[in-house]
Amino acid sequence: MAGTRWLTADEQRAWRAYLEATHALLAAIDGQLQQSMGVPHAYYEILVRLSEAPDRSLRMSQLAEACMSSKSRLSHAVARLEERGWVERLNCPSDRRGQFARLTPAGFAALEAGAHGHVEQVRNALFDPLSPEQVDQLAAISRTIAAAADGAMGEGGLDSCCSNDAEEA
Amino acid sequence: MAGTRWLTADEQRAWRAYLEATHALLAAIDGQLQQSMGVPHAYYEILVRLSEAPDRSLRMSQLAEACMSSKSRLSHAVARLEERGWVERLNCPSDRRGQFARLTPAGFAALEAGAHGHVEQVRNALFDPLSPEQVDQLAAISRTIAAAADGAMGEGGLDSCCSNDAEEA
DNA sequence: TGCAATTGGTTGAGCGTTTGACAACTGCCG
DNA sequence: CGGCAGTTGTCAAACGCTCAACCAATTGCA
Repeated sequence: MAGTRWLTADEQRAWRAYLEATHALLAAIDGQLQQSMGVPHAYYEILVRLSEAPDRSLRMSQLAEACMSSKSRLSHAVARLEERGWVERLNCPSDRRGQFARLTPAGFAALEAGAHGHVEQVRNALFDPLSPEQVDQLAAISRTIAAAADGAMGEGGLDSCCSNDAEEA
Repeated sequence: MAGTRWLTADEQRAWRAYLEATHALLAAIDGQLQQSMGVPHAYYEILVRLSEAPDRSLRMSQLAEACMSSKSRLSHAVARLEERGWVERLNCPSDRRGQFARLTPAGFAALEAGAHGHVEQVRNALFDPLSPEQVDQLAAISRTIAAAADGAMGEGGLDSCCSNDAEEA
């Protein structure tokens, strides 16, 4: 109890600034995509990942991991995108339980059309305000945070009540 | 539209690293709070803001702004915290349509109990992995992004403050 | 005074996400 | 072959959020 190291005033400010900036940034990104393509950012991510994959298709599990999404969430999202005709599901020939999600030509066209505005928004909200050094710094900081989060999954600090390790694939 | 400046490879990597880090960080924070206090991070924020206010109470509007939340969202959230006995509503004497949200003693106690674990989590996931210089950098970067987002709200639309169209024509 | 416009806040319906349970299938071991 | 475990993906209910209407008090204006 007494061992809790509270945040310094600087850390407090940094943490809140980070929360506020992230909130504003993601809201701006999401709003722009919602308005121009009618989908949230998470859906856009799905299209991007598929567009970069060989044959523009991926197994559902790989896609879920690439999009930092749960399988359930991805399944719903793909269903939505399927309704729009932007994605289609294909059975996996080698493993009959598996499914591929594949970007349709219409989906690729929609992505191409929406990418311009999206990139513009990312520039306006993130890269243009920052100096090149800050971009480098942000990249390094982000990698560090992500690495720490990945590493911290199994180790737990005080009370790791859920001892589910072996999350590696 | 032909003038779209695409992201460089470095910018791509920085953007994706940022998205991944933010996702992991917020998920970790949210999960820890959900498990230890049974509320999402947005609700915790409400308790924190109230705890810092004079008389541990704030007008609903001010609280909404402090929490970067819509009035509707805040109203629902306060209703739930009220059910738990952590927050109570008070009529504003000077303006009879107004309401105060005030942290109850039970709410303050819950916050005190949960804060230790939360701070620990923020340290583990954010501050401990970063160097002091990086913390400063992150703060500066965050302030810049937030300022850019704020500034972008008013420009573009003259009378429409929320329809942020004005993308490539 | 009287009436419209604005502000402060609530409510309810609809939507998306999460969670836990479940079905389908593969692989392994006896 | 038969059963047990692990993997892949779907489904349904619960929860939080957004949107649009709504009520009530206040302000502005004639």
